[in-house]
Order: sequence, then structure tokens, then C-alpha cells
Amino acid sequence: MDAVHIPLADPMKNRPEPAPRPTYRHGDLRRALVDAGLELAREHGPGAVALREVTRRAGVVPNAAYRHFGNLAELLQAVRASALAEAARSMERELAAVEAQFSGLRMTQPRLLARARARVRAVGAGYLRFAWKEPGLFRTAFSPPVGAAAGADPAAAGTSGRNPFELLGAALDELVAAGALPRQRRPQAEYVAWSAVHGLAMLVLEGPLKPAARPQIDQLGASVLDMVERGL
Amino acid sequence: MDAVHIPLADPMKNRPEPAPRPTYRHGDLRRALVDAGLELAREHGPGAVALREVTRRAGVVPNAAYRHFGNLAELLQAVRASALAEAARSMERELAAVEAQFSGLRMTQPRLLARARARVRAVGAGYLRFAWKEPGLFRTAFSPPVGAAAGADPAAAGTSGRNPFELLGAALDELVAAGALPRQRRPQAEYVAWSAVHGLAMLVLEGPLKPAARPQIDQLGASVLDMVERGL
DNA sequence: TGTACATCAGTGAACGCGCGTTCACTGATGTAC
DNA sequence: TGTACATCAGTGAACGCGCGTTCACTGATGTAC
Repeated sequence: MDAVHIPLADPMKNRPEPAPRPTYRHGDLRRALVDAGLELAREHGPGAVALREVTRRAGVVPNAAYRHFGNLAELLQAVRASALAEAARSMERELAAVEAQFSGLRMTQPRLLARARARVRAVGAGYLRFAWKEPGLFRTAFSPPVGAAAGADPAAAGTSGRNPFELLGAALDELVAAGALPRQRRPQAEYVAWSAVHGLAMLVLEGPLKPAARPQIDQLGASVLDMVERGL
Repeated sequence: MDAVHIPLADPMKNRPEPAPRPTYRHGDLRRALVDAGLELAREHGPGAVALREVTRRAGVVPNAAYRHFGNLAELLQAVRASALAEAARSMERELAAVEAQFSGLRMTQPRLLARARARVRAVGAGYLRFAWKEPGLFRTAFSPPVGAAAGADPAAAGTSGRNPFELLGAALDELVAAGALPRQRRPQAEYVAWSAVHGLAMLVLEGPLKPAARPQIDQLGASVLDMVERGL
């Protein structure tokens, strides 16, 4: 009931065969296991990442995983870090669009402020876009023990070297620098903003908004970001 | 790993014995099962509500549950509805405090508006209070298939006969009536407000704010409600 | 009022499931002589 | 350069776990005569 049911993998699939084999037998089984875990997480969420199914997909016997991870929890941690990195990249893409929009402009005071606001919004928009596009990975990245150890894992960083949490923090710092956010509200701002977008994501992914259509969801996303912008 | 581990129940506990037996053998086994399910959910969250453990706690053989529920999912549905009802009661308690505060006052226009705002805030505060006080039940009430069938279940209602979602809706209706919320923003307001408090609850219960201390959490709760009030 | 009977709530035993983890092993690889 | 050897990544088999669900049953209860 609670467990996720998945068609078994063809044991002949995902074998390395003629590919380069930089490592011992399999050729980077560790990576293959994380990839299989990501695939499972992408398709069916974090609950589907089972050691036996992961090794099955990697074309390897179950206990082979113990050469690379102490136990299932460690494997899951690695998968979570990868999912976080993918979230970070989604946010970075939105940030890049803001950068492009303002590049070449003479940065007057009002423009500095507009850009700072746009960056905070971009961070939120990237977060939501990732949730809609990769619901399974989103839930893997931001569910039970987020931020515990996975958040600190360097593998959780995006291209810029920052993880999702750090991207939000940087955007808020700029908002303070631009004078649009009183310094003493800064620490709470982090979680207030995050709460809003995270809550919407949860309501859509596993709550009463599950049946909602895409246009409605996008409009709600915009409304939530409006609220954050006004409310911070 | 994923599954929740719980000390086994003493099979001699929770037996009806000399208590009134309005029904057949056990005396309302259905209720006993739901109660045991609630206890499990309260202590360890929705994942801990297993048919075998529930029947064990009710002092009955596993398959006895099938006299009262078609399967585990139906049992869980009933437990969820009860958890939702408890959430509704938490919100109703906060609303009652607002009522008391305004009772006996001559309802001028500004007071009507203040009361409408206070009611929306009370709904949010009751939601958060329930999350902090009963995290296991909160997650049971508002996680995976919330609103699906459980939301419509009459057993999900509080003392007023309204479920949590309806309580929020009513408060927002009054905000529109008081002129503090443009009518066309009303439908989105429902989910925008909910997103903010729900997100905070999730970050605290199973996110990066898990280690946060109570005063910090309460302050964040106030900040989120402030943002909602300004942002709606 | 007393007895036979039908009902059906709870029993007892068993099923097959996928799971995580352990053990002693084997045999391809890289390295040292 | 060729051979012996140590390493250790992946194997094979097995463990015990709790789970949901099924079956044919039994025996206390309420009801009809």
C-alpha cells in the first residue's frame, strides 16, 4: 500500500559492455547506482529508492552496493544530493535570465533594486519550475531529512557551486544591500519566502491541488511570488 | 530504513473487559481500530499505520479488520478523517478566541474589518498550532492524498461541522465581505494563504527547520502570517 | 417462557511479497619481482 | 619481458523481517418459534 510498485528492470539493460571502463570490473558502479537511484526517484519519488531495485537496475547483485555505500541510507543521501544539485541548476537558469536582462545596462539605483527583486523572484520561480518538471526529484530533494547532511554535501551544489539554500540566501543578501529589506528581517526572510513556495509545491504535488491544471498552477505560482515580494 | 520501527504492543492492553459492549463481540472494534490507528499516527506519523500493528494494539487478530474495512487504505482514510477533524477543532479554538474578543462590541466598519482579518489569522494560527502540537497527526491529515476522499468525509469536520478547508474558505469570504480582499483574488487567496502556512509547517516538521527551537518557530509563524496578511 | 437455529464478528493458519543485510567465495585486474 | 601474487569488486546463497491479504473455521449472540 505505502510502498511504490514498479515493473522489474530488465537485468540485461544498463550494462556497461563496450563503454570505457575506467574502474575495476563494472566501471564506476558507484555512479551507476546513484544514477539508477535518481531514475527511480525521478519516476516514483524517494520511497521507490530501494537498494535491491537500484542494484537490479545497475545489473548487479544486491550486496555489491555495500562496496560503495555503508547502507541504504548512504545511497539515498547521495541520490538526494544529486537531486538538490539539479534543483540548484534550475534556479541558476532563472537567475541567468535576470542577468542577461540587466547586462549592459547602466546600473542606476532603481535598476539595482529592480534586479535584486528579480533575483529573489527568479530563485523562487526556479524552485517551482523544478517542482513541476521533476516532481519525483523535487520530493527526493526536499522531503524528510533535507538540509540535514544532504544539504551540506558538496554534490548538492549547482554549476555555480552553490546549493539551493545558498542561492536563496545570496539573493536575499542583495535585497538587503539594495535597501529593499530591513537588515533585522533578513534571517527570517529566508524561511518566510521558502515557506511560501515550498507550501505551494507540496499542495500541488501531494495535496489538494494535485488535480489542478498547468495554467492554474502557474497563476498560483505567480500569486505566491507576488505575496512574497509584497510581504517580505 | 524507510519503515518506522515501533515497540510491539502488549496484546493484553486496550481490551474492553468490563466496559459497556454496545456491539457484537469486541464492542465497536471499528472505533478501536481507528483509535489505535490515530495513536500510531500521533506517535510516528502516517507511515506507521499498518494493519497488523493496528489490530495488534486493538488486541485482535489481523484479518479481523476486514469485517470493518475493505483494506488498509480504507482504514487509513478513516484515520486521516479523524486527524483532519482534530485539526479543524484546533482552528475553531482560535476562532472562538476572536469571537470572544469582539463579542459585545458595537460592530463599526473598522471593527468588522479588524475581525475579518483576525479570523483569517486565527485559521492560520490554529493550523500551525496543530502542526506543532501534533506533528504526527498533522502529517497524517495533510500529506499524500489530502482532500482526495478524506477531505469530503463528514468525519473530517470539527465541532462546527466544517473541515479545515471550509474554515479557511469562510474566513476569506468574510474578508471579501469586509472589503479587504478584492473579489477576483478570492479563489487564489485560498491556496496562496494555505501555501504559506503549510510550507512553514513542512519545513519545521520534516525540513531544515527541524532543529529549530520553539521561540524561533513561533516568531517565524508570526512572520509568515504577517506576510499573508500584507500579501493577500 | 424455553429451546432451536441462523447470523456473522472474530479466529487460526497460511500464502507470497520485497525488503536490508550477512557470510564465505571467486576470479579479473594491477603490481612486484 | 614473463610470471607469481595480492588485492578487492562483484558473486551466490541465505537469514529473518513485517507486511497485506486469503481461506475455511468457530462459537457467542439475537431472534423466531
